Amino acid sequence: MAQAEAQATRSVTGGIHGMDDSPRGKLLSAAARLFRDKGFDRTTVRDIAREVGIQSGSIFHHFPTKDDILFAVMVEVIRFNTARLRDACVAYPAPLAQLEALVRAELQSIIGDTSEAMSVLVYEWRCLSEDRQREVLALRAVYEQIWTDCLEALRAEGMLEDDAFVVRRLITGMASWANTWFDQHGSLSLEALAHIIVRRVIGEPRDR
Amino acid sequence: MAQAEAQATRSVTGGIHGMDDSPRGKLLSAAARLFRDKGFDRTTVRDIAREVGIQSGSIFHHFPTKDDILFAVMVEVIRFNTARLRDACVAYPAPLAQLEALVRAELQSIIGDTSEAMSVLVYEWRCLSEDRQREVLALRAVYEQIWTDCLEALRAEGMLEDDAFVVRRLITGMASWANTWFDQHGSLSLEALAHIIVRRVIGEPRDR
DNA sequence: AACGTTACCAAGCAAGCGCTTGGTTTGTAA
DNA sequence: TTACAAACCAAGCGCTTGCTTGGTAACGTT
Repeated sequence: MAQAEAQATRSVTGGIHGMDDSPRGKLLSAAARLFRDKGFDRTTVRDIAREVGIQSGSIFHHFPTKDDILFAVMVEVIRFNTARLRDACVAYPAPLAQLEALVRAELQSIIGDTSEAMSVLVYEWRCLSEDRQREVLALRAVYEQIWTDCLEALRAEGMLEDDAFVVRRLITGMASWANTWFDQHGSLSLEALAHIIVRRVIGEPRDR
Repeated sequence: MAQAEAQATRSVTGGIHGMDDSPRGKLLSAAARLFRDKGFDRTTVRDIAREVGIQSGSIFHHFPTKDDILFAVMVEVIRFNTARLRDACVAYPAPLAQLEALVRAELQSIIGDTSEAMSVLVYEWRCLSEDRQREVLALRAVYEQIWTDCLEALRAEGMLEDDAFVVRRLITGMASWANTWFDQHGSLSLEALAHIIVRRVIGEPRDR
């Protein structure tokens, strides 16, 4: 396993840049967990404040509005996981190995160290203003380009029949749904699940 | 295609029992669409009332609370789609054909006639009280049993290697995520997508 | 014609919400 | 010791929310 992967397995909220133990970082971590558990709308600024042990009004010394907290959570997590995806690409240049590395990386994002913030990204999408949806979408485009490049490389080698975009969306579905059922301490490991998913994409191992 | 499938393609909100043009049915249809578009919490009873052309207070002549509207939407859609799944089973008894019929039926639920209510079922799950989550879960167990039976039958015939529960969850992910990208009027048909998904499950056609 | 049920309106209440305000504490560096 | 910014508190404002209340119109049944 590459060092980037091993490192990312370490903590719970992950080493997301900007989610350190500064006041702002603690607010973001608490908010991410509350947003995942109760949803953005059902989480009050009083909830977040109570979680970090300050008064509700004091939050607005760190963030102008509640919406900005949600936005910050999403930007931080997407930046962090884009970097992780890029690391996986560098560590595994060969298309097939790269595919498996990307699947592992995405699973790590969704059910591993950044699972809370990732759930927020998926489920609280509508709570963002349209302007900010566009901003996050732009960041997501960078993330998706890495996937597209990998899948097109596989197609060029004749290892993928179906349309790359459709396949990518099937992978997204399988991976992101895993956050509803995967048990971190269960009998199925993240690596085993990644392997199962990869086999769904490229079929039975032929030329390995 | 079996008659049940062709019939289900007809309307937009579907022929869901209890979503007719009675006052209650019109409220449920409007609520389902609003809940999907804005989320349960961001949808006010005033929004729903405006949609059907009555005063906000009049809603509570038909439903005791706002939560009851959400619950009703979910129960109606899950009952309707369980019936559709069962119809598919009856129409296609052979395991492989049945698998494809089940995938088609589930896609029809998610991106076809009941897509609005299905989105609500997936995305507004947390807005239900725990008691009612249990009730809906019980209905969902019936739905899932149909899937399990089919996949176990495939395993018994040696057409499925991996664990049936894991495979079912991968299918759920691929299918439910389709509601975020599938274009009803695009070049990829529902049947074609179903076929692609089926091939992800049982691999290349060998003994057909 | 009288009745009862269903469907609705107009008005508003109590609670909770995001956020503001003016002032106080805490840490850091000159 | 003084100076200053960052971090926070206590109180509460204005608005929206789900829901209640008391009453009215429409309509089928006897």
